[in-house]
Amino acid sequence: MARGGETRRKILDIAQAAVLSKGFDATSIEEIVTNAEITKSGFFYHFRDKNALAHALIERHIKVEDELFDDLFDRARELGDDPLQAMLIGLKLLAKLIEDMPGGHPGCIVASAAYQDRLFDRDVREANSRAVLGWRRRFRAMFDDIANVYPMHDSVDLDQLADMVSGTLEGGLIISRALEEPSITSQQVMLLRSYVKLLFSPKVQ
Amino acid sequence: MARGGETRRKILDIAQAAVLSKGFDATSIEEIVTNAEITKSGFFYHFRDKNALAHALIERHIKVEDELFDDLFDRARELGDDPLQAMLIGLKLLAKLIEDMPGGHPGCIVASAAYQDRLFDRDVREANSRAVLGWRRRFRAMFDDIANVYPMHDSVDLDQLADMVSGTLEGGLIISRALEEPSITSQQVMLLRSYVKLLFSPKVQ
DNA sequence: TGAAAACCAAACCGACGGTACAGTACCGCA
DNA sequence: TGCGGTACTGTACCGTCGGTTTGGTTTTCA
Repeated sequence: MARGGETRRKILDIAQAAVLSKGFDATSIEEIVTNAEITKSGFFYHFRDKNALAHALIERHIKVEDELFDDLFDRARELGDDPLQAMLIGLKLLAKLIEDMPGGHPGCIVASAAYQDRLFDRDVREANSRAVLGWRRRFRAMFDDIANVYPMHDSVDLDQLADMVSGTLEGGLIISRALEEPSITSQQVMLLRSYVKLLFSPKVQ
Repeated sequence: MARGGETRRKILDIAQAAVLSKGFDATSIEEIVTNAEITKSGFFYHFRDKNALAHALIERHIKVEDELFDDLFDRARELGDDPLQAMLIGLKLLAKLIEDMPGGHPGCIVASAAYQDRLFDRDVREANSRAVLGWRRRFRAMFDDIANVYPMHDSVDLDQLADMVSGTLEGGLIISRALEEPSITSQQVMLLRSYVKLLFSPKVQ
């Protein structure tokens, strides 16, 4: 029928939306196949079992988000000719991106998995962990560049600071979901930006 | 048999631990009653259905955490004779408290619910929202006191700043769970403390 | 044309939430 | 002393649903 993993992608799209709104366990295969207009057998042709789906979901999420961050901070680096400016512009772009999402940011699969991880096998948890470490490496490198140019006004560990970017996003998403106020996540990103500014900016204004 | 809601508390204790480690949906009633050494009938005597359990879980979580925060920031206010000092001390005490928890902080039911909320009825979601708003009010009041004494070095909304406290906690817990590194949450709280310091402190050191 | 890829149909089975109901042990109170 | 409410136990049962399997069918492409 369909060529080139088209059905597979459809399954992942539908599954992702469902998982983010209800949790992994509450998302049934039956529901996914109905929405994808295939049969249960079709699903199990593409995924060995439900764990394989979770794995694919996280793996794809990492890839998409990585590309998004690549693009976003590349643009930021072009706009600002200085590592600190680039970071500040990048965070602003990120906040704007989140803010402009219709219906708010859909949420993060990694967070979703973090609170349901006993459901998953080691592969899935390991993929989840890899995602977070990837973000740490990314932002750590950027903060290293900044710290090479600007002295810090408070002595903080740069790995921890890098984790704060992911943490602020994840935390913002939770508060945002709990209150059903989509704008909160981007506001929190802007607060993080304010911290980075105060931490590295040479002159306090 | 047991008087004074002893069994009820036992059910809640066991359910809480299970929900935090596996998610609500993956926690079966059968499992709870086995660990609590009661029968299924006993469970349904105390809770109309599983949703009632979720509700009670969140309600209790709010109460316990509120008392904990009350105690912690009361102590902080005694130790520092200034709203800013009190906040900084309070955050340090909080970080220490989290750090000293054996096996790391167990996690937050509110976050757990946030990513599985379609499972729950309106009551549960409303209780969850109330919890987050309660935290906002609490920290907002503290930041108001600070801002009345010290000018801010960056103009930020105090409600958003208050949300950042909860957000940093929740985000830290997620990163911490994903990486299985219990120390991360308290580190993130200390970073938030650093931000508060830079934001309000009269002299940058 | 034939094999591999992509999918359909149907059935299985165990788990889980929830119900119903009869019975029991304890406790305070009148 | 006994009455009634509280706090359960025990058992039996039901409907649903979800993951998984087996076996067969169509489609695609080399």
